[in-house]
Amino acid sequence: MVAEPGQGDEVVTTPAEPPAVPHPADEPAVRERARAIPEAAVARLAIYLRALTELSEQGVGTVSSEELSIAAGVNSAKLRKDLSYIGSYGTRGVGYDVGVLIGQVERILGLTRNHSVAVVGIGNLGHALANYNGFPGRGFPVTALFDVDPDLIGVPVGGIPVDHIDDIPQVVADRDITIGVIATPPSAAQEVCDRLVSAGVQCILNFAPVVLQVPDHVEVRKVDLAVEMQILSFHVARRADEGSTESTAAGPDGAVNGTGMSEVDGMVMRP
Amino acid sequence: MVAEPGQGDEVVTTPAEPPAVPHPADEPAVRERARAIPEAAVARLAIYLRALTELSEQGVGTVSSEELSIAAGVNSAKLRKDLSYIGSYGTRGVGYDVGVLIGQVERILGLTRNHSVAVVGIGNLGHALANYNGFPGRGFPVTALFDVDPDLIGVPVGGIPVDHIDDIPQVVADRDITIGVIATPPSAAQEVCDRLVSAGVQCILNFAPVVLQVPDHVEVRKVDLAVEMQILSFHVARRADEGSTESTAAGPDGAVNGTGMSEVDGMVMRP
DNA sequence: AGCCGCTTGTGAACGCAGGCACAAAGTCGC
DNA sequence: GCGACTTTGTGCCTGCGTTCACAAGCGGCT
Repeated sequence: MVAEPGQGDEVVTTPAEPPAVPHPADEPAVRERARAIPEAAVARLAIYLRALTELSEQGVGTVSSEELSIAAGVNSAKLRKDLSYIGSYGTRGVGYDVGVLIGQVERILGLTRNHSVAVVGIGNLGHALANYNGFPGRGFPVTALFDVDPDLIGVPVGGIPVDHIDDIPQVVADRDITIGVIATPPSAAQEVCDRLVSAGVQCILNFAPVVLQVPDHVEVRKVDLAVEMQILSFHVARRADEGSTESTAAGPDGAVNGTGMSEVDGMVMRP
Repeated sequence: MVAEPGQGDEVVTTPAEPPAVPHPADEPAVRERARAIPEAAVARLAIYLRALTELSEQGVGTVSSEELSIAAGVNSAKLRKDLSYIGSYGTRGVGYDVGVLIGQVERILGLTRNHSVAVVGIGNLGHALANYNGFPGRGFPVTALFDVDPDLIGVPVGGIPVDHIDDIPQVVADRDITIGVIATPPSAAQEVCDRLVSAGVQCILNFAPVVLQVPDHVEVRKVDLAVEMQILSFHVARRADEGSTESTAAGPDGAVNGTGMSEVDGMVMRP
């Protein structure tokens, strides 16, 4: 994260990071607690949640930090620390109750309510996104699609009719859209972004390879395939340089690679 | 960075398992320089490259760190430091020559050669990816598609015929695939990953929401739409808490028990 | 030529995140 | 009921990445 970064943020989030209050206002639990969760930890909480859901479906009722950390591919100490950010829901000597933990993580991640999603730009990607009717992890129903192409307007994609981007303000308000996904060509991205923001959308997932300019109160996350590919390319090149010592010996060592290496902008990577 | 007096290869402090390089290797400045580039900086280099390319197309010949940093949405000091990792190609008092810098960044990112890409899983996302014939930023031609569905085998998508995943070893070797993209349902991801790795692919871009287990020499980057959405959701929730103290309280729509884990997530750009 | 202003490159401080190790806290067995 | 064992929660240290601030270097102007 995208890593990140993740990270690094990410590589991308809001440019200006409000450095929070120098003096912790006493202990207003609710707000401070939520604010205190590091971005990287939030990303991992989502991973834990997936692992927990899987365990739950398998009928597992209790899980230790060690087990869960393996499933999530992280260090167990890190996992415990991450969980401690949201409270103390474990039982020493036993572990965590899967059901309880799922509930708490969902609460923190704001998954107790649905977040309607609008996808702008119904090209290849937009099409693919619209067809994820279930959308990953449920709780994020796509309820609106936008484009500028007259041929697309009115045509339903994945069961949802495409509206013209001029209708963004009204549709966003009507359907209570909280998340906007930009899947347009780069040239249109900023324009679309501005329209979404004007319509009241405060969270944007941007697939276009542009750095969006947004007000401070808007949260942007960026997914950039070109960057991902180039990072991989970098590692290929780096590897090629190392050709001298210890060549391609390394057989399929399926063993546990205990190295918890790098991590970027929210996107985990395992060398 | 480390002005190591003696080449102390020995473990210095913690007796645990140092994730350091197994073999001390030498310290050839040239190679070490590449290795010394922080992961986060690599991600940004890709962003800079895009901004530089844009400038170049506009006929701009020289750019200052200040200008470029604005275009890339980062701090100018950070940009200069990032660029310093790859060498000193700027001219004090003037700035950077756009053409030269593009060349150097491309060199570091290994973009002087083409990287053939294979996409596994021709569902919604795989389809979208395959149709990016140009693929983002070019230099990453998709030359192979794989799936298990007999109805898809042989059918060309985006000009490339789909092969059965049993053919991975041969096709990967024949077409010199260096990057594998996993766009399968989560249940198949690890299996596909193993096959790619066995076939010699060392870089994988994973769109499936699973933590892949791979040998140390394989580089994996993960793009997880569900995680991205949940992070955004978190920020919505945090924001809501800041205004009014609203506790859990079920949302308006109870949303029937969602379907089980949905599919993969997808993403790209330039639809 | 010499000065001046601009921009790079980087040393150093700072802050945050990661990992270790241990005390606290609970369970299980006897 | 008590001790031994298990596992959580966290203080502390370490290392990385970001930011600041400034000296060094280069071009242009006089």
